[in-house]
Amino acid sequence: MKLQLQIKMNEALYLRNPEGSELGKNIIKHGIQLIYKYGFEVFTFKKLAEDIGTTEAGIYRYFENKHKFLVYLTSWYWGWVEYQIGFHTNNLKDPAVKLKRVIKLLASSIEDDEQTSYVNESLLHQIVISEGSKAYLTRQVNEDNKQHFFKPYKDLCATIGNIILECSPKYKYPKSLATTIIEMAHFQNFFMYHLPSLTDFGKSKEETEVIAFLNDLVFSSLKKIK
Amino acid sequence: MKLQLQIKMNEALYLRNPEGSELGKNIIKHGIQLIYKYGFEVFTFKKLAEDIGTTEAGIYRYFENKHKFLVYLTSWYWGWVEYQIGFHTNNLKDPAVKLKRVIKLLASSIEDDEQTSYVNESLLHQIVISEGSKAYLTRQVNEDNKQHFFKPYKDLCATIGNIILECSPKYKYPKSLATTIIEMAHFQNFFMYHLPSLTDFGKSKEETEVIAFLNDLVFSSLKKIK
DNA sequence: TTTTAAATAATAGTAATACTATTATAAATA
DNA sequence: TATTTATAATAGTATTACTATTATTTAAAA
Repeated sequence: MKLQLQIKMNEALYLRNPEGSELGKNIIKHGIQLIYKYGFEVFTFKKLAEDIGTTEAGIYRYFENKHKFLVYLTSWYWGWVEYQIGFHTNNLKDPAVKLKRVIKLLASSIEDDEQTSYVNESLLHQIVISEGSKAYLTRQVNEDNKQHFFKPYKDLCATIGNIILECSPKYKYPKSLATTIIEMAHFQNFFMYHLPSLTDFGKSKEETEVIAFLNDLVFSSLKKIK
Repeated sequence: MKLQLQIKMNEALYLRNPEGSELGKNIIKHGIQLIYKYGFEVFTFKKLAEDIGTTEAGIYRYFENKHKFLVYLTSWYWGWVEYQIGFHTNNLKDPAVKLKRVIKLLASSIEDDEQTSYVNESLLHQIVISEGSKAYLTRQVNEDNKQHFFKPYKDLCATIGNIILECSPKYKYPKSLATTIIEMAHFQNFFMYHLPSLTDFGKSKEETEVIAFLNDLVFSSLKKIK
């Protein structure tokens, strides 16, 4: 029997828990596939309904709108990343080694995780790179934030910030450096593939180079005050 | 008589040059105001037409669609920033002083520039912070890029990358560090105001702190190999 | 000057999107 | 068995993002 990994989700993100029914799981599974295929702007609940073989109203029973669906997916992703970080840094003593591990996890593409049957993490990772910031770059950020929609992202930022402080207790910008790592792991990847002249890895297109850049950036800041 | 500053724009971004008529200038002026007011998603050409006192088709004679209008505005902004950087670093010899000046320019809010009558740079700066990345985080990036829509952003990145190399000729990631500065100057500002716990400046909300963080980040990377 | 053509503007449409409201059907409980 | 309750399907609507057609003005040619 397989172990099922469950990410705890904010209930205000959905009308009906998609993890509680076959249709719900299909919405997530095919939703990820279609956003990956079309991009978030061109993706619609109608296309999703047709893809699954249900009606538009069927989707609306689970998610109030497209935006909340995106926030749901990105939240799930950040929760999953947090879990991965916990798992992969569990036995590590040296905080610098831990931090390097975190950077690698954030900047590497991902194999589909068998523990989560209806979520393709590999596609979701790509979606978060291209669409993730659209979850908060909206006019409703403040209201969404009041409902704690961005808690998983904040938790991750806090976790990474704490590892940074373990490395250099006197460093003054742990949280800002954490968001810099998170966002740049994704942006440099996006630029590398789509606007290569904005990076120094346009030729090789190697994730390892993004990782090297981030390591250099982060440990230059931390080493001098260690 | 006033000097008029003109930013050279990619002609593929518009159907008819908006700088060449009163209606065109009004589209830019009121477009900036309305995107600032509503956010890009809620902003429509119909609202813009009503605001100006023309018809929807009137706008479509100038811009093919909303997306190209956003790309136009962000291009204009990056061109203007490039001009500002040239202007403010003109007489500076020391590249480190130059780079500090650039960081300050990117991370500071802006006063409206009198040289450009129909563009409110202060509002446009806020728009680029919240909406700027939506110009390239789309499914059409590759085609848009082929038409050189992102040249002003790339030019700016190259300019900053060169200043970085002046500081430290052996630094390996000048372009990636440049995009990190540009993006983080904006993201840290957005987070500071909307998701403050993602930064270390949530309490004070001081732009000077963002600047200090970026200076620390950049010069830590550069100093050690100077 | 008159005619003609080219450019510009206004009007009226349309397909698609993002929903909502209503009605129908099935399952669970009294 | 009757009756809530939950779920699903159908049909609708306002708005969006455009396009096509017609009208008007301006400019150039005859």
